[in-house]
Amino acid sequence: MVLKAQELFWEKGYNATSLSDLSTATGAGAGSLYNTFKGGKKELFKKSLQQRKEDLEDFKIKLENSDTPIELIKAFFISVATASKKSHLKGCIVANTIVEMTFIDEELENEAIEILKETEKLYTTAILAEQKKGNIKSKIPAHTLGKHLITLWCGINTLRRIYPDKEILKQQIELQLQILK
Amino acid sequence: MVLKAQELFWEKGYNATSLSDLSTATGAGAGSLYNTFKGGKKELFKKSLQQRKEDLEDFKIKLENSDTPIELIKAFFISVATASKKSHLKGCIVANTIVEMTFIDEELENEAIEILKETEKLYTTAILAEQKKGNIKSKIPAHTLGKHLITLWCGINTLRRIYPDKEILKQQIELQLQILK
DNA sequence: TTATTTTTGTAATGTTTGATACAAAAATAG
DNA sequence: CTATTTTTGTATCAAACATTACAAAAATAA
Repeated sequence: MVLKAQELFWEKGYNATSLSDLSTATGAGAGSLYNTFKGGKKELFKKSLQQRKEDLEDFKIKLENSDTPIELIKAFFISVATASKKSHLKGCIVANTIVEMTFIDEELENEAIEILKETEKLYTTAILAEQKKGNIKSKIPAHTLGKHLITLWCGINTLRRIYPDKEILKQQIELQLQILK
Repeated sequence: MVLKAQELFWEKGYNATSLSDLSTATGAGAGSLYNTFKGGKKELFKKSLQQRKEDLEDFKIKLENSDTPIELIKAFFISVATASKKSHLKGCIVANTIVEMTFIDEELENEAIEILKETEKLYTTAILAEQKKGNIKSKIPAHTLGKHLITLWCGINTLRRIYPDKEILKQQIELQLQILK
């Protein structure tokens, strides 16, 4: 149920997704939706965001068990480029939420910001470790490089909609990943 | 009137800005708003976007009359970092619109995309000229560097909300502008 | 089985939405 | 100054909105 809702929220954002949209998409009536998610629409959206948090946890474990975490991160970014056109247009639900919810709903905005900050921490930790091992020669502080990846992520999130094109996106991503060496 | 409306749209986006919000902000009653802007709320939003187009035209002229256009572009990006906190949270109305309007209103989305593509063209033209003059040594194609600046712009647009902090933003922007040399 | 609780779908809640109708007022024209 | 047009604000519209009330149905417990 959350999954179907997430898909809709992801596409259309919070405000433009109506409860009847959600009802149609999930197949559940309004009554069920409100019985299952006590907080209504907002709670359902939170759950949709939360799920991204779980994906992040998975990625964290993969990173920690990898001998080449930087390659993992790079591969992840490049995999974005080769996604479907619809994926490009949907972008990242977390980044989208930050843009939509500023001045609208502080709680949802902060929820989304927190997820990207956790992602940044993941990147920074991995980069710092690889710098110490000498696998990354760059003297740029790990926290700056971590933020750079977040900036790239957010930038690509919008660029994907302007140019939902594998080649263009791949080119831009690779250009910006060169700094990680 | 458009200016006050633009300010609201810029902050809250299209969907979250109601007509009564606009009426209050502009001081004009609903009747006046609909008499002045035949297309209603959507037309008013278009006018708000259009104004960014005019700013772009101004910047184009400045670029064409400058001996150091690249410095102008760099200064523009860095000036973003030192803006007010509210400016950071508002971000760029054009980039915001692209994120909000995908799957919602194709016309408004395309209007916004077109503006960023024109901006890109401006950058690319300036970069190409400076490459020919030898002022930029990089062999990376001008159109790739132009898109890189758009990616940076969109990335910073979201990063500003996560970190509305001059130092952090300046650091990120300068890091990414290094490629223009 | 029967009794009790939980879940479901429908209908209705009151509110807010974008948009209009229209008369008063202001501006313009003659 | 009068006649005509344009602009304004108010009151109102139907539609859409998020939410809830509630009875039927399903699931669970005894």
